[in-house]
Amino acid sequence: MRADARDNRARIMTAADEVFGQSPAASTDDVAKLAGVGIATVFRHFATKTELLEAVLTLRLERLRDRALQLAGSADPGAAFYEFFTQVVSESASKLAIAEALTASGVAAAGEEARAAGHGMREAFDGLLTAAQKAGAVRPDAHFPEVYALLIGSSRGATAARLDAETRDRMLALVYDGLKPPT
Amino acid sequence: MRADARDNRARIMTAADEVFGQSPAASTDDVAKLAGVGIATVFRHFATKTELLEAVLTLRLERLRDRALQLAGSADPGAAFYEFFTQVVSESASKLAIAEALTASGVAAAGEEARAAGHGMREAFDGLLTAAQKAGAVRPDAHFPEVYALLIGSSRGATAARLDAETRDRMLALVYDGLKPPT
Amino acid sequence: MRADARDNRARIMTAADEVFGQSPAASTDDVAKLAGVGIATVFRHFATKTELLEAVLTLRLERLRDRALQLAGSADPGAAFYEFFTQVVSESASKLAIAEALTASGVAAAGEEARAAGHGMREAFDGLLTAAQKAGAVRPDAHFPEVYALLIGSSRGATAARLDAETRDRMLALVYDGLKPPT
Amino acid sequence: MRADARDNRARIMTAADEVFGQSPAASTDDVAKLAGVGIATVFRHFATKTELLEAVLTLRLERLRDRALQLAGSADPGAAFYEFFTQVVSESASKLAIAEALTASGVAAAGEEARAAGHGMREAFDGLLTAAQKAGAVRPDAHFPEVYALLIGSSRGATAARLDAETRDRMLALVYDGLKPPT
DNA sequence: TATGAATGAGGATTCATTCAT
DNA sequence: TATGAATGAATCCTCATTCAT
Repeated sequence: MRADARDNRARIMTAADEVFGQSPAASTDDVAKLAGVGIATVFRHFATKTELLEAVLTLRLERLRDRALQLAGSADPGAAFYEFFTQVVSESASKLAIAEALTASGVAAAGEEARAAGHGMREAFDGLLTAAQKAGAVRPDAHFPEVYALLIGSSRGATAARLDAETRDRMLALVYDGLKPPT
Repeated sequence: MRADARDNRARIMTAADEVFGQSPAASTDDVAKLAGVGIATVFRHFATKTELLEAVLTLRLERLRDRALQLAGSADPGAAFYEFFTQVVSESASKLAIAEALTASGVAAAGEEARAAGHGMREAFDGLLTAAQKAGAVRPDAHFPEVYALLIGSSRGATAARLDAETRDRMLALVYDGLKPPT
Repeated sequence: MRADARDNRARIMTAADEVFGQSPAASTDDVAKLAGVGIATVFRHFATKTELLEAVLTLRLERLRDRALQLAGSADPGAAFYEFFTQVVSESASKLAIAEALTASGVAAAGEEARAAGHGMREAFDGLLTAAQKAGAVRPDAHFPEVYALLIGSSRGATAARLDAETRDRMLALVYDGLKPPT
Repeated sequence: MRADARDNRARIMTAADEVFGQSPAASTDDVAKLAGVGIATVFRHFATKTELLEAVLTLRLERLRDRALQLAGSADPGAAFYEFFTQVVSESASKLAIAEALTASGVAAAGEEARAAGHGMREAFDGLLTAAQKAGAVRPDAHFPEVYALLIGSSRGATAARLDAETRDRMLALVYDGLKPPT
């Protein structure tokens, strides 16, 4: 029974990620249908729709944090930083959810868990940033808040404007030029 | 009655700008209440909610275009470009509506009028960009699409993250560093 | 001024006849538009929508009465009776309003005027019937109520079923066969 | 819950039959109230108001067809035909819905199911007619379309004029005289 | 425990009718 | 007087959430 329940919970979260990622106004019923469970099952696992949304958000943020932590072990901190930045923005362009996750991560709202996940993700990104600065790949006078704002902005911009890959890359080239240390 | 009606229409649009600017999911009734009119009056002026949203959007875009055109006459094209960019981002931070307007302006959706207004606004911004490039204030190899994407991204980022003024300015400083011609 | 008002009143009634004849659920505004007047003008002439509907109904009934009275002077009472019957049914097939008018004419509802008009119309039809019976063209044991019911039924049936002309005529042939005196 | 749901569905249809039978313009809420369920329950069972109306219509038509089929087995085809005709008209006089069902059965509109039900009902009635003609109880030169038109008309007439039983019967006597074979 | 059913509050939209010019 | 604007009540329909099986 435990196994079944855990399975269902996972299926629901996957479905929610998919559904809300495409249209944030989707109904809980859509999630249930995609997950192949009854709607009551969704509400058994997540007491309110908000709770479900937060769970999805938390998952997203944890994945981003994990990726950042992975890259933190890289031999080339500069490359690691820019690769993470690029990956996040690229995926956001097709996955609305990521851009929204980034946004929510810093905002007061969100439940306890999501806030913690956001904190963890930002810390991991901060780690990438600091290492890149130490390695001379990012200007040392850039502070975390504005760099994180730039990450959010680039993601949201790419998402909102449905940029094609080329334009997105050229936009990022401009951003990176602003981030690199002056010669 | 013409006068009254025009008055009401203006009041409704102001209210809609305010209401939808804060929460795009707001109800038409909220708009009516803030405007101090009955809900049917809103629907008399705007046949559907979509039409109302488009009208607000159009107004926003036209205002931005006008500001861009004003600045286009400036003696210092570089200053004009950056001032416009800064103003847009600054206002977006407090007015969700502007960021969304910018987004929609480039997206296929939106009605005829809104699309036209978006086109006009982008053209005016393109004018500022070209002039600034000619004046040597913006690197010549930056094309309009990515610069516009940067404008949208910065706006959305500032809005979404609810940046304080200082952080926002530092973020813009990074962006502008990326835009300036290499020495 | 009187002339203008009378003119408007006539235009409104014509429009209402047309509009409600095609779709009884039509709005007062549709009537105003077709009449080429403002909606307030409609309500100045007819205090409520019901009043307007009754006026249209009354007009219809008066016209039918007039036609019956005209035919009453005919040299061949049998032909007169059947011609009237046929005309009413034929027109009903294309003018929903006539069938409804006939219905309402016998029903308790309707205002004073409409009731009076209905009474007048039924009397005129009764006159045609009696004369036709005296002339031996309609069986003498048929009383007015059932014959009138047959008129209403034929009209409504033709209207409701959107009968083509041929079927309608064959249906009427059956009805007339039932009405004719047994040989 | 299946049992409960089926129960509710039945209650809703009964209520709808009653409510719409008395006033086709009634609101869905009226149906819900009479059925003793919330309005959302009505919409759970019937996605749109139109669907509900069609379901009621279909039920009516199926009942009429069943009655016709029952009578088709009768030993006296003539009596069967006239009994069916009389029953339909009699009930229509008090149940608006039946007359409307008959009407709609032949009209292009209506959904798939209702159309099928209408077809079945007309076929069953056609069977009664043919048998009665073979038995010499109905004139052989009367075709189905006009006889069906007569059925509709008689029903609608009886309904619309709210005929008392006696007048209705005398009206039917006239109709039947037209239908009987000439001696 | 999982399910599908039930529910009421809320949202967009229409319409008869009343006001202000 | 004729007009177009304003209005709130009513209507259809959706959705998050709760119940009963």
